[in-house]
Amino acid sequence: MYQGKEMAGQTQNQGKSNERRQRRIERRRGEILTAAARVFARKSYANTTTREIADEADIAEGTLYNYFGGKREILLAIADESETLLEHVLLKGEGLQDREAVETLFEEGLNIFESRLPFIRTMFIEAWVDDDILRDFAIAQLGHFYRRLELYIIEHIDSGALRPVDPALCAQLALGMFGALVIPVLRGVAPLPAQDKRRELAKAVVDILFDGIRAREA
Amino acid sequence: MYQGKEMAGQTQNQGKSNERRQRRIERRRGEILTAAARVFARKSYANTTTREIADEADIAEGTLYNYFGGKREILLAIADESETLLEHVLLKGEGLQDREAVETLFEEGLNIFESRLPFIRTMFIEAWVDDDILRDFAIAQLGHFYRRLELYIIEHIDSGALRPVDPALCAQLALGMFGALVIPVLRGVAPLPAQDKRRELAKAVVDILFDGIRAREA
Amino acid sequence: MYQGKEMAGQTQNQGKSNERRQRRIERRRGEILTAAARVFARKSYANTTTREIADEADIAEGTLYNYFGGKREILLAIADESETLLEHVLLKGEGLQDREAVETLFEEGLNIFESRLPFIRTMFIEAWVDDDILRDFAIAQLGHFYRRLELYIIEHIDSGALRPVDPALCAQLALGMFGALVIPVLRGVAPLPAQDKRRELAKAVVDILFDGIRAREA
Amino acid sequence: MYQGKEMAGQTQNQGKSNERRQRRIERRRGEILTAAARVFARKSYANTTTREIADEADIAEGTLYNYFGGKREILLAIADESETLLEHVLLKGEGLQDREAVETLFEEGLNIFESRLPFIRTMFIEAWVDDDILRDFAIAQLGHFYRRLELYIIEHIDSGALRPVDPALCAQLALGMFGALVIPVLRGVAPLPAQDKRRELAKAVVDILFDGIRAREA
DNA sequence: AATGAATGAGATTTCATTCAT
DNA sequence: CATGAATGAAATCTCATTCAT
Repeated sequence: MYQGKEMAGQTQNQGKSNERRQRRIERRRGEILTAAARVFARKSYANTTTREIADEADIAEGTLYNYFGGKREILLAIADESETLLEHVLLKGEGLQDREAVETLFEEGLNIFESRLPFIRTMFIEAWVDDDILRDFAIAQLGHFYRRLELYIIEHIDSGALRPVDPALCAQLALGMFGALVIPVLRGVAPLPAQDKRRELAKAVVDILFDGIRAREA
Repeated sequence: MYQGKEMAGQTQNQGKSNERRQRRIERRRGEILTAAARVFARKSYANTTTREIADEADIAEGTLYNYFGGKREILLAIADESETLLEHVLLKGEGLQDREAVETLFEEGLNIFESRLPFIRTMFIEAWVDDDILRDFAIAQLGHFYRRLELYIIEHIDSGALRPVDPALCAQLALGMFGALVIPVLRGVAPLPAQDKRRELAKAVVDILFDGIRAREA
Repeated sequence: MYQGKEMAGQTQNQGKSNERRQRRIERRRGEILTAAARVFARKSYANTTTREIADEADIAEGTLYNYFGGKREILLAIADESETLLEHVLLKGEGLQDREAVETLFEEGLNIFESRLPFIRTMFIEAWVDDDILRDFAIAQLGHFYRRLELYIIEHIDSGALRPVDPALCAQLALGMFGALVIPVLRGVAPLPAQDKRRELAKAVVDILFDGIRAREA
Repeated sequence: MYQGKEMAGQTQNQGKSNERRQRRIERRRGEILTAAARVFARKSYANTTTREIADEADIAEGTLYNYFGGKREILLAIADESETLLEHVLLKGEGLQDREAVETLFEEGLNIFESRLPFIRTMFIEAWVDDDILRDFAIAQLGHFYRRLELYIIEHIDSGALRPVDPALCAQLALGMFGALVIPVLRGVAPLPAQDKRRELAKAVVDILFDGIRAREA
């Protein structure tokens, strides 16, 4: 990651102001990243000019280069930022003991998704084209999530709560179900379900995932 | 759509050679589109130069403009080409009478997907960024498919074969399941299941969709 | 001037058919020049494509190159064509004996101008930019005319019919008067005076030229 | 018209430096326009490349686009520049009371013409081909001049100083006389009369205009 | 640090000319 | 000869990056 030009010819005797300086730099970097993610989300990385990023961040174009090595590095920094994205989700569903935990996972997934929509949209679009982003975002994030799901399934098959389905396939399909909900939102062709409808939606999804759609004989 | 060079001021006495000319033009247009789709699939529309398209099609850059009005028109022509894409799938599953038909649908979906991978990948990537492509491809193609699924579900709920789930949600989730299988392939991070494994895979997916993953009490 | 590819490997024993061939070639050259002059007049040489010339002449682009060495040569050929343009005018006013002859000159100038408007417009536009055209057209044509006018003035000053004005200046001004009438027409911002108004107009102009605009004391 | 980079998000506390910046931008725009007019005057708009303009202005090609939206906009800006061209001439002849005023008009016309030759030549050439330029330049400028002349003639016919000639025709012819003097200069085939010969020339022209060329009986 | 004008490499597009049919 | 598809040089324009202020 680009470190700015810090420490260039500075005596180290000013810890205080130096800290403040560091904070200011970090703050500014964050502002730029947020601005960039907004623009990238609207127009995609390739269709965004550094000019537009600078305008959105309300700074001069040249200033970008004091904080980042170039346009691409801004993108990569965004990818880094989102690295801890799903930690929250996983924490909320910690334990994943039962059906309710899976519902919570879905619901929290929607919540976190909403709060970071521009970031996620940017990553999602670029991951199709950019191998670094694919690695940093899709594999790191989704892969983590996927492995957790798989683990959960294996455990509950062992415990007899779930049928002996293929855990890998099953985790993949469950992710696909979540994707079916959020991809239209990412693309802007569907609104995110309202906050108070999310639990209900999560229940309906988990219901289908757990019990299937076939009618049972009485 | 670009119509090629219009046939202005032609005596009509050469139907034959004129036909042949038309065929030659169509063939060449097709070659360019195939080449372009390959490159777009690799690098996305925005990251592809007309130079690269021309190289891939093994023609001079200028020649592109004898067949298409510009780079964007090539993209739109690809979108048009893929318009009848899913017709085949739907035909194969015609009737969709029972569980087996849904398996066939999944399987055929994978087959058609394989045969048109560069086209589909191109469309999929661009639909994120380009509203025309979104309309022409995603909504036209997936929407069609989606409505068919929904209809099928409604019918079978009525007939008592399926539980009274929300048909719209259910169709969406089923699409998501299919997406979970093909999206990694589209992105190139997973291989397409071998031809002779596809039926098996389709069965497993449909099994989960129909019967869920929960273990039943004896 | 470009001579085509004639006489290439031909025995000379077919005078007849050879003559016919020559006539056909000349005819076709003329058609192309007329067509080209029309397009040049509309869009100027630089803004006209060989495609447009070919379309206007209703032949293929490549065919142009059987008759002319290139685009520029077509322009030069047009310039040549118009070489004999003003001969007619001068003949009509032959002698230029008196005031009436000058009127005839003006009137005939308008007539010839009308009949060759695309040629003249083309030449006029290009002469501003192209030194060859300037030489072939403006200097050859206008210069000729100018010298005749000057000669006439000198003669009539000698004979006492005209005041002892500067003949060169006077010829130049008379040309300017004619220009004032036709330049707006050339540019398409004024219509050419109707045929039956031209004599009248010529009289009015010559009246001012000869008698000035100052009122005379009684 | 292109406004340069808009001043977005600027704290207003730097009126000074902002003004200086504005002036620098204006100066640079002017330099580019002058350079462009020189090249256009030599080669015409259509035959001039942005490369040549940049070279003449001694800047990089890309820099042009920091000041103008494109090549055409440079042309239009030149047209705007020359908008107030003839105001000066008209002011000098203000009143136009008598024959001497008309001489002044001619003389001043030559002076202003000399000082803005590249601009005028550019406009004159393009007006033949470009309707916007025709409107902005020829009609706005010459039209203005023409109407003033006409008015003058009408007034003096009323006052009895001039014969009852057709004022419109007469104004047109007078313009043509001026054109006869300057068009060869515009084209570069004749030098502009030396400063100290201009009054004399103007007198000679006005003499012919007012008194005609016919000898009077004693 | 912040600025934003300057840069130039590279992208898209046009079009006169060639040449195989 | 006629054709018109192919060509590629050259034109216009964009934009990430640099650097003097």
